[in-house]
Amino acid sequence: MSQTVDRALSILPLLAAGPADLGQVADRLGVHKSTALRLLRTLHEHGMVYRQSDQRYRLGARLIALAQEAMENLDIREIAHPHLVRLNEQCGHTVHLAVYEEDEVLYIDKVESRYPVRMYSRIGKPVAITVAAVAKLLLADLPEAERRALADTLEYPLYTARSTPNAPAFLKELERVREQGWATDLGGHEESINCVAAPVRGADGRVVAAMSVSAPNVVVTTEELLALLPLVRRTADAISGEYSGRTTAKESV
Amino acid sequence: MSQTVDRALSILPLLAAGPADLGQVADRLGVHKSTALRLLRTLHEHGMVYRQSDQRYRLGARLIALAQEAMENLDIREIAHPHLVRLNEQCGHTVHLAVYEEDEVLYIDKVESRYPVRMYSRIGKPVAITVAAVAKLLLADLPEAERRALADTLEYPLYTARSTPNAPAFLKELERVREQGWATDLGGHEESINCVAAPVRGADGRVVAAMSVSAPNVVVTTEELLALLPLVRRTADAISGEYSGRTTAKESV
DNA sequence: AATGGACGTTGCACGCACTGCAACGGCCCT
DNA sequence: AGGGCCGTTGCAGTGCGTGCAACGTCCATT
Repeated sequence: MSQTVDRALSILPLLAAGPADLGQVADRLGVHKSTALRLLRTLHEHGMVYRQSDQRYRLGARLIALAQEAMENLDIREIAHPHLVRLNEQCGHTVHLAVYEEDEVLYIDKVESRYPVRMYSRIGKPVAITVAAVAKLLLADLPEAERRALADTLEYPLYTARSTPNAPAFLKELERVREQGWATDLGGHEESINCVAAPVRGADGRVVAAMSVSAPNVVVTTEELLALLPLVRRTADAISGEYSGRTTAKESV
Repeated sequence: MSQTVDRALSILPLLAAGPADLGQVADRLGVHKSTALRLLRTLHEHGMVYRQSDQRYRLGARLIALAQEAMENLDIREIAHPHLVRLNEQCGHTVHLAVYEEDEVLYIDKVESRYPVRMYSRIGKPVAITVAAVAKLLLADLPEAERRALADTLEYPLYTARSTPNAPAFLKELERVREQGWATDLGGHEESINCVAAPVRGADGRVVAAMSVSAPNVVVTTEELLALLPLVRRTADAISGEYSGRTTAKESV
């Protein structure tokens, strides 16, 4: 809508890939160098980009700090965190919390496994939306039209032989997840990693977040992991209750 | 420099404090509602802000993802991480890595303590610049003029009785840190928490990052923590060597 | 030492894109 | 049914962003 702002913001993902100099930025934006310079200067004043010693630009500290603040202000995160920790203490595995936002699902909290073998993930990272158990729960709750539209725009990378292959299979899986109220990812992202997940619901019943327990199958078998499902669901329900104001932290202990 | 972009970027810290509706944003910016709307729309298109169900705006997922990517691309972080992990394995305490950027010092990596008692900190969070051991190291290396100018602009909150009280005391402390080549924070931020820190230097000898070990004094005494100093310095030197290309990862093991 | 090229920076005139205004429409509350 | 609040849209004026060209600096080349 606003050309200037649009151009300025387009610089950010461009720099996220790695540092770039003025000429490169101008070229990629398709504008004159002087224009790019002014945009970069404005971004710089706000700390969004940083000019390193070789004069090239990269993303700045304020951006990181802002993202930090944004995450801390997600109240669902604050409420859920102690529950995630407790679940981790009970089962020992990696626990994730994720939300859906504008065609993406991203992790907003994580408690690391107590076992030496850990899975790679990072808070803020968009998840593999077509296979992750938490993604299935979040997408399954979208209005049908939106769900179908989204499924069509997605790509379906075959991380493993068990990855969701295409849109119809995905929609079918979402339907199943929607009915049973929980989801799994059995080696769909990484061959050796299994997850079980349950939804966190707001006062109106809509799914506002999803949490999962993940473990490599060298540590626990699929059956053992599935046996944790009741515990995972109880935890998710406890978070739901607290989030929607039905219960307090003390009650749900 | 660019009015439009300047206004748009000013919206972000405003939303970081918490969700706001169109009218609030327009007021805070001092512009007409329609102007604010267009700026917000542009930010929205880029995923920088998100419109929640009550129509209020808050910071968006792309911002978090960008910050994420920015951090992963900091090469110092990548190089240092295994060293931080190893140091944590050796001493068991919380290990931090921090960099200086534009009047701020922020944590860019962290390995959690193995002890149950942990300190509160978070990657991406700006540190208490006037008391943190890592901040002292990073600021002590600035050119004198810049250092003095910065010291004057800072505020000196008295977190505890041992916090740095004012600019002269801070500059004196920085001078000391600069000469001895390491730094401490003994209860200056939180009464019960002590830290020792050492600098990571680039090929030209300038300090590019700083790392610290933190522990509550209920776990280890100040003396015991200070006894870790040689280990911390060795680790920092190993990172320096690898970062400046003098050694490789294998050599420094 | 001189020359050329690449890159960042600046001042300026043009004209487009951003701005503020006013009017509309939906929603909630009285 | 009416009034107030808030988000949204179309429009006209002009402030502001744009591209151009020229300059300065640094580095590599001869």
